Amino acid sequence: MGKDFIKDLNEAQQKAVLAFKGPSLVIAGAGSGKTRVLTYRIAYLLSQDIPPGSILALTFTNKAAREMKERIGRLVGPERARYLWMGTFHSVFSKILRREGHLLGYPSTYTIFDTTDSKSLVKKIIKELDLNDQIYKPGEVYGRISSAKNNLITPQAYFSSAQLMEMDKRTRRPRIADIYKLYALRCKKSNAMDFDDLLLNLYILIRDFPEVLARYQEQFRYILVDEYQDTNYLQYRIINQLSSRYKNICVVGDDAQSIYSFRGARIENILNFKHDYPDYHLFKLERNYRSTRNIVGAANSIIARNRDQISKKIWSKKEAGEKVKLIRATTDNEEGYLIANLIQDAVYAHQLHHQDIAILYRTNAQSRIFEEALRKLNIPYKVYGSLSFYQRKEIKDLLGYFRLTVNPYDEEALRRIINYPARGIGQTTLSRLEEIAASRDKRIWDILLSMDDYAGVFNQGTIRRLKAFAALINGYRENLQTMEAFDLAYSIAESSGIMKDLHYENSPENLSKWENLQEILNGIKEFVETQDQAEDTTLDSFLQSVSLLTDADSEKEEDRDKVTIMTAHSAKGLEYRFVYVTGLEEELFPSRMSSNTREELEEERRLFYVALTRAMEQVTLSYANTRYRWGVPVNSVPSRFIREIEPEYMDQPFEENPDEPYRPTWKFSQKKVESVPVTTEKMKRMKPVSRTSAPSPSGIHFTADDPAEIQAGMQVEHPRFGQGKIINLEGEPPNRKATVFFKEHGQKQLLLKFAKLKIIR
DNA sequence: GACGTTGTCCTTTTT
DNA sequence: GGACAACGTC
Ligand SMILES: Nc1ncnc2c1ncn2[C@@H]1O[C@H](COP(=O)(O)OP(=O)(O)OP(=O)(O)O)[C@@H](O)[C@H]1O
Repeated sequence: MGKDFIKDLNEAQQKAVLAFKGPSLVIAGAGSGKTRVLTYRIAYLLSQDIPPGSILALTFTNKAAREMKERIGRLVGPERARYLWMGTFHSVFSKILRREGHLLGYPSTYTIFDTTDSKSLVKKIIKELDLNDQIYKPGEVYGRISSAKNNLITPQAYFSSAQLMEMDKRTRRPRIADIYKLYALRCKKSNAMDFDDLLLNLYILIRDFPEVLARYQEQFRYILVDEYQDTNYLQYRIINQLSSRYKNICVVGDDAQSIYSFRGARIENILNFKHDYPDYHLFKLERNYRSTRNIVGAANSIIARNRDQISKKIWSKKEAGEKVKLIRATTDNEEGYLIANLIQDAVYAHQLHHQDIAILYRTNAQSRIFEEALRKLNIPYKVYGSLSFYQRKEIKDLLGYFRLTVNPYDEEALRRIINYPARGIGQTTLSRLEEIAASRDKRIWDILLSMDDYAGVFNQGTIRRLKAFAALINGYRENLQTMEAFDLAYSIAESSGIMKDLHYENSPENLSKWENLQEILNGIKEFVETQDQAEDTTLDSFLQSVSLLTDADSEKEEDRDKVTIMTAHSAKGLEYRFVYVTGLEEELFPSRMSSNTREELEEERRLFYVALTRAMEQVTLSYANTRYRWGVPVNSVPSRFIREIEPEYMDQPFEENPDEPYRPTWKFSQKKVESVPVTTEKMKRMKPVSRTSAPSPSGIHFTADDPAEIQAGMQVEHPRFGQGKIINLEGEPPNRKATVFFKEHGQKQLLLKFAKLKIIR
């Protein structure tokens, strides 16, 4: 088989690809082609006739896995790429647990609890234990449980860890261990695993069943891990076990991009590699292929300030390019407005597609401002948010029915839908059901199946309603074996009353919800069609894979060419021609929560480094002097990170106290203060601080398009009226007349030969 | 038990 | 400014 593709790589990269036997560590800075090495290494393995099924490749996101697979498919043919074991730790392990989970007492149809399910269960347990949820905050308790799991601490181990128990005592939460134990028990009773269980259970599986371990060691003779700096202890142990027989393991990473310590990621995993595999090969890549020299220089100057790091050279042969720009805004809203305008201008000036642009920030709450600003200018965008499409209420409701059908012991799903749509089963009934189940060591579903035994406990009507509900779910269950996943899902959506509930009131919100449900159904169809194994085309398999998807993973075709708005964390591994890093203020980026120790601050700095190095051609930084926090304006100070960039890479020197058109000096009272209204006109007059090569605002260098090209439906721009849409055209040239609807100025009739219209799309 | 209104807390970051 | 729990009324 041809392996000419190797010449797509530089010499250092080639070496890392060709050394495919034995342990390899690739450690290199941003944009140096680590992911590319991993991709080509897999392609090379395939070209050496290594069966795809014996290669396990773990990536950080499902999207990265999909793209890598596609790339490999182009290099060595899609047929071979298809059967690779490739995906995130969670998704690959969830598939293994489908097959092997029975050894640990889980059915293959187990439910995956998402964070919301987990927190809601924790909260419930806290209530049941009669603990104060002010002290035992569900989110925090769940965090403790999660980090325990990721450090391989089971409930028993938690109880016997003097250190943990001591710490909980000191924080006046001595009963976290009890909550943890109950939580684990209840998940198990619900036939459910949370995200961390997917890792923990896989570990337990290979620890307690040596024959299973041996089988997977035999199968996965080649193991590759991307973004290794962000693996946690549990992941490390699993990889270590799986690779211990053949030791054909290749990990790639960059300690300077480790940004997930909050979920247990350990840079030490990279450092330990040489101890675990003393005969390892080390590969360093130094040439950055992504960014211009100024961007690489700026990023290097930032990361050099960290004490904890493996020193690395990184250089670019690309042109020097533009320097880093800085935008100062008076308010957060203005920040949104200015960035949106810059984007609009940059698209024209630099021939950008919208997909070449990303806006990054530290917290998800910042997205709203940019969404509004972009929407106003009609710039298409997509948000990679923390709550994905599958977390929306109407979606979770429908999925709740699917979940209950597949696994009726899933109590989170049951609680969610037993009374949606309303069927007269309220809180009182539900509590009683839970009580009965708990007192008899049974599960709610067991009680529902034997309602006749509880004639004395519930009244007639309630019994009838509960029986009807159980019969409904049982009816669906009977079809599990016989019906196709899509048909079953469709019939559930129709007959459960969910669709009807949305049709009942014809509001726009309901219409959009209805469309979302349709999308889920289509999603099932597509899922079934794209599975490689017949055993994976079931509804339970769909549910499992869907709970591990993020927004970025499940992008639709029509969303491709849009500006991406997301956190710096989500941007890891991605690249864009133009990048806007926003909200660079003290207490925000770096976050207030992580400004206490040097270690925390260094991680924030790494995050900033990640953000900068996503850019290929241009970086723009921004901050606002005033930002609304919980509806209250708060003054803010520019981030230290701006100052930390070597001035030679900055467009203009950063002035600590520049002249500002507006700077509130008064103290904010508790009462909500009216924000100073900044009118559109006012904002238009304000110039961004960054001036070099900043494209002129539309209207000054306005060039009209040929009127003959204008057609109905087009988006156009008028020098005075702004953006609008062509509603209608009438008459013959040269007296052709257009009806245009302008967003700001309403409907106008214009003669094309006079109106200077620019076609936007 | 359903539904609407008020009040509280919230913001790191994600599989 | 928004999500969600708690409260009150029908
Ligand atoms: N030898 C090469 N020739 C041309 N382009 C290359 C080469 N190596 C890498 N690139 C390009 O450089 C960019 C960065 O590569 P890649 O994403 O693999 O780097 P990385 O080290 O994984 O980056 P990061 O750690 O920042 O995510 C990509 O656009 C890639 O196509």
